[in-house]
This record gives sequence, structure tokens and C-alpha cells, in this order.
Amino acid sequence: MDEVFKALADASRRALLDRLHARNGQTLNELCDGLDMTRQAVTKHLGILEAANLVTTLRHGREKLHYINPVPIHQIGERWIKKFERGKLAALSELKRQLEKRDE
Amino acid sequence: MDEVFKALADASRRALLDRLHARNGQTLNELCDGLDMTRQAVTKHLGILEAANLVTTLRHGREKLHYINPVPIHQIGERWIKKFERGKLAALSELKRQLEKRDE
DNA sequence: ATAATAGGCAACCAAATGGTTGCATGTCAA
DNA sequence: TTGACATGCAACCATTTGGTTGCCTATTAT
Repeated sequence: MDEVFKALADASRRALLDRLHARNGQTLNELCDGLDMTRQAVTKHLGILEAANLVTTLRHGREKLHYINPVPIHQIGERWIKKFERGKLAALSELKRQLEKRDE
Repeated sequence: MDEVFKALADASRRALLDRLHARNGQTLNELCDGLDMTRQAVTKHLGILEAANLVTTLRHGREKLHYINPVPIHQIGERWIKKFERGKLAALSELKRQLEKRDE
């Protein structure tokens, strides 16, 4: 889980996921296209995404195809975000109450 | 948005949010309790959470009370996670198809 | 008044991070 | 078969990060 959070913490990596979300199965060079980074930098980012299981790759001859794996993202939503949904309204109203109490 | 992702990338900070989720409005020293870090390290983490608007603080005399703000977490869910929900099944089945095609 | 308590500030440090360059390897096409 | 193309590997670099220590300030309780 920590690896996923860390992987998602970088804007370049989120951009790569966005690209794969727009069109899945792109090669390394396709993913590099238009980005202000060297190919090697992109390789590293993709490696981190792959290590976090956010991307799965498939060799096809000399090309490496990258496929997004939506499962870890979904898990972040289920296991983490949702926990804070419950009690969200309670937290906000309590905060509001405390903020108002300040002026007593 | 980037600040929120970065703030959530650290396990210590997520643990602090968990603590506030369990009991809101804790002081700095309460939050330090039991953690294997100096108070100053915790202060820094809380500063990052506050900068990302994940935590709001309120001075009460010499104490500083920390309240969780669930809104940015919710926004990550809405603006980011949900985007990948749509097409999740499509991505998975395509990945499965490609993986099977490998053995042709 | 004064001691204890709660927190703030700043300098410093090691390790991790995001990036680069240079070169090597494997695969495809002419 | 040889050149072009797609990717891999490794060393190196600057900056950021997560943490420390030492000291200072503000508030509360005795």
C-alpha cells in the first residue's frame, strides 16, 4: 500500500497513468513522446509504477507494452479513502463548532 | 492536489491522520505519544498536512489542537480515483486478453 | 514569582529522489 | 548482414526529504 501511495505522489507518474488511461498498451517511446524528460527518466518512473503494481508490461518483440492495472487504485479508494468518508460530516461539523467556540 | 498526494505519500503522516480520525482535536504532544519520533519531526509532518489542508489547527492557550479536514481526501476520491473506476473492467479484460495472446 | 508545560525556530545531517549522460544489448528491416 | 530502432544498465549529480539536536518563547499552575 505504501508503495502505491509513494508511486502516486509524483505528478509525472500520475501523468503517465493518465496517458495509459487514455490509451492502454503504449510502448515506452510512445509514453515518452511530448514529455520534458529523457527516456531513461520515464523508464524509472514506469519501473516504480510497475513495482507498485500499477502498471503491467508485456514484451512484444523489441517493444515493451504498458498496461494500467486499476486494482491498486481501487484499493486505495476502498481501504483508505472510504474510511475517512464515514465520519466526514461529523469531523466537519465538529471543526466548525470548535472554530465558532473560539470567539466566545 | 499535488500537495495532498505528496502529504499522503508518507506512512507517518497517514498514521497521524488515522489518529485524528480515531480522535479528533488532539494536541501536538498527544499526537507524539507512542510514536518513535521526536516532537519536532511530528511538528514537521503536521506542518505538511496543514499545508496540504488535510489538517486544521486551533490554538487554545498554550495548546494547539489538530482537526482533520476530510475534504481533500474526498476530492482525491472524486476527482482522481473515480476516473480510473470508469474503464476499470475494460482495462482488466484487455490486459487479460493481451496476456493470453502472448501464448499464441 | 517561578517552575513546569506546550510549542516554535533554525541549523545541521544522511539518505532517498528525480533527473542526467554514456554505452550496451536485442530485434527488426533493407 | 548490417544499420536503425527499442529498450536496458550503470554511474553520477543536485535537490528534497525525514529526521535530529539545541535553544527560545509563551502559557499555565503552584
